[in-house]
This record gives sequence, structure tokens and C-alpha cells, in this order.
Amino acid sequence: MSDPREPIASRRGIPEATVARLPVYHRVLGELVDAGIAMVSSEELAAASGVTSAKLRKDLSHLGSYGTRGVGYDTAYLVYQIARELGLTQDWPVVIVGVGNLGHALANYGGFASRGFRVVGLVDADPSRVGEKINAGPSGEAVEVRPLAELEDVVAEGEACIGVIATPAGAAQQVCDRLVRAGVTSILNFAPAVLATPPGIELRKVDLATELQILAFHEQRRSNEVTA
Amino acid sequence: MSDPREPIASRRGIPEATVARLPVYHRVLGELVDAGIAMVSSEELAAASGVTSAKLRKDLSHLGSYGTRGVGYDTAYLVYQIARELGLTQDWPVVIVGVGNLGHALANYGGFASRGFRVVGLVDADPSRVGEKINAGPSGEAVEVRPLAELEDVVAEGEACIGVIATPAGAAQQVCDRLVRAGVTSILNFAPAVLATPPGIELRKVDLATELQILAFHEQRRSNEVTA
DNA sequence: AGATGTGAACCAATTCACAGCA
DNA sequence: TGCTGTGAATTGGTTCACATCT
Repeated sequence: MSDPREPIASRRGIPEATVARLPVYHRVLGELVDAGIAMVSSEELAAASGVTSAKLRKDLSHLGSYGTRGVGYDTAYLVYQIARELGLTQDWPVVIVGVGNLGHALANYGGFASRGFRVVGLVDADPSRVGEKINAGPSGEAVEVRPLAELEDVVAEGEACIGVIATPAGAAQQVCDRLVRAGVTSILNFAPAVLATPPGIELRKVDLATELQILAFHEQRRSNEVTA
Repeated sequence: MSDPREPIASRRGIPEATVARLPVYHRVLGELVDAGIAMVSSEELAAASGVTSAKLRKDLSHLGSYGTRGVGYDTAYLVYQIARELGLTQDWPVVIVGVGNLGHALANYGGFASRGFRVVGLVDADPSRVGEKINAGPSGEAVEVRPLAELEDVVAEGEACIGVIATPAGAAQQVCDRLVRAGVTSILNFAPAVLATPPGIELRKVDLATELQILAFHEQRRSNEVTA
């Protein structure tokens, strides 16, 4: 086992596909730790994470050599290593733009506050929603909805580096541009719109309709195969 | 141009990566049609979809040869071909389990009803939510929330083949099992839990916390690089 | 001429299978 | 002995560059 205090995350080039799975391993390991399970094999952890053991070991090998041959992984140790790699040992200020149905759900989402993300600002274009206080997470205090015009101030005051867009599609690009100009460097987009960002901005999207349409494709394929 | 009435979707093996992008092309093309734009080049459509033109052409080539060399694509024709491939020419009955913040947002989400998905059932474990009528989409009539115990009936009555899980993590696997036993063959999971399904069941997940953690990883990498 | 459709080359990710170590 | 960590092989996806067709 290597020294837990070493620099970390300084090695370059963890594959994107691996990064996308680390949060799952992190969550599952947390559950194991909570359950009082101290050691786990790659086989067990992989099964609990819904991947193959070869994939799991390859993924973990990109972080370092944190297991013990013939034994397995120390859950508490590994969960910390992954947290450190993901940057979950600090907390990240987040601004949510759009407090409709979805924005509301996001703001209230427990996973936010509990996993190192702090909702430091809520913004909405609808004057009737401005002023509303939303309890942003279990440990989070109430956050007041501010008018869209103050978006830049909200980002600056909260020193937010992550922005969440939960507006209608038509407003998304403009909101995105303003978030970027205000200093946000990572954006999570829930609006069904393709966003353009300057290079260096990290952009991810979650699209409900897209996910359902992918399922529909497979459903249709299924029914075609039966009748083929 | 080939005959629009040919069998379709019968060719095998459209790559998953392509399938995942078709919904974007479909949405963008719909916007072009609405804007009265009848023809579009791969270059233009790619730019509007946030991909390269080579990727777009390769993707479309898997569906067939629907463009005209030297000219481009007929937007109305192409949007229909993609809709057909995705199975959007019929509509798919969906059951949503869990009508908390997120489930509510999903049920109200306009994109549902407007893109060929019909919410035929809402289920919740909380007795205080049962009986509530939720307006599931613009064209969708009000749908009543039914108790969790009736999940199987709701699936059967609505002949739902797609299930959406928006419950707490702890309930997700059990709900998943019951959906599958009731006849659902595709599942979209919003709960932060790894679900096991029998082979043949199409399972996709959307995880808020995961998306944010991926962004956090890149934010941290960014700050490390600056100080490196 | 000009844009599509596609083989070939390239790159990323997964899987295999086993060497290496506790 | 048993499980991790990892080269090698394979598979899947992207990019290139151009032949093909309107």
C-alpha cells in the first residue's frame, strides 16, 4: 500500500470511461463501509457496481495500486482514494438556473449537499418564483431564489464554478453564455438544447427525452425481432 | 433516395453510440423543419447538433442513404426516417414509480407526451400522495397517483413496456423486480442504486450525483494543472 | 462543382489470460 | 494458493480522405 498522503490526481490521463464509473464505485464502497465491511474483492465490488471484475481492476489500476494481492481492497482506504481522485474531499459551490419542476427537484435533492456539492445560488426568470426560499439539501440551509438579472452577482458571491441549467430550451444558450462569462467553468445542462461553449469549459448534459428515445429504439428492435 | 415505405429498422447493428446521438439529430431537425428550412448539409446539421460532419454522415449512413450528393438532406424526410428508426412513430406507454420532487418533475415534463411517450400510470408508496391527480404533459390528461401495492395492475392496465424509477435508492431494486415481473422490458432508473435485471431487459440510468462528480473531477484536474 | 457515403487508418475501451505478489 | 495488476489481443468508435453521384 502506498502512502495516502502522496500528491494524487497528478498522474495524467485517467480514461474518461473510467472517470465516469468512479462515482459508482465510490457510492458502493461507501455503502460497504457503512455496513461494516472492511475488505472486498474485485469480484464482489464489481458485482455490486454492475461491471466485470476485469474492468474494475483496470479502472482502479489507473488510480494506483491500492489493493492487496491474494486479499482484496480495504474499503475505507479505497473509498478515500477515489474521493480524493474525484475531488470530493473539498466541496464545490453550485448555482442552479431555473427553478421550475426540475430545478426544484434538483435543489431539494439530498445527494447534492451530502456529496460535496453546495448550492450557493438559485436563479429564475419568473418574478413569481423570485424570493422563494428553498431548502437546498438536508444539511443545506434555505437558499433564496434570485432574479435572472442577478445571475452574475449570484455566481460571483458564491464563487460558483459549477452551473446547472434547468431552464426551458430556448433560454439555455443565453444562460450558458452568461454563466461562462461570470466565471463558471463546468456546466451540467438539463435543457433539451445543444449548447456551444468556449474551449476549456467542461459541459455535460442529461436529457430525459433522449434516454427514453434510446429505450424506445430497443423496444422497437425487440418487437421487430419477434416478428422477423 | 430510397422508397420511404421500405421495411426499416430491420437492418441489424446500428452502433450504440449512433443510437445515442439519433435523438439529438431528431430534435435539431425538428427545429429546422419548424423554422421552414427544407434542406440542410451535413456540415450545418452537425454544427447544430454539436458533432463533426464526418461523425454525422457515418451515423446517418447506418440508417440508409437518405441524402443527395452535392445537395444535402431533406429535413422533413430525414426527421421522419430517424423517427421511424427510433420507434417514435408509435407511442410508448410509460409508468413512473415514485412521485416525489423528481417524479413530479418527470410527470409534468412536456417532452414526455410531446415525443411519443404516454404516461399511463403513476405509483407512489406514500399514502398521502396517493389519489393526487397529476397533469402528465400538455396533451396528456390528468393521471391519478396509485398506491405502490397496485404497481402490477397499473402496468397491466396501461400495457406499459417502459418503467421509470424515481424512488429513493433503497426501494429501487424491489421496484425494478416488480416492474420486470409485471412485464416491463425497458427501465430508466433515476435512483442512485445499481440495479440488477434479467437478460433481455434494457436498463439505462441517469444519476445526478454522478454527473456532478465527473464535473468535479475535471474541476480539480484544472486547478491541479494550474499549480503544477 | 459540391456534398454525400464509405473504405482505411487511427484511437479508445474492453476483455483475456497470466505474471507477480501477499 | 488466491487475487491483484497489467501486457496483449480484441472490439467498438472516430477521423481521414477520397471515390461516387447529383
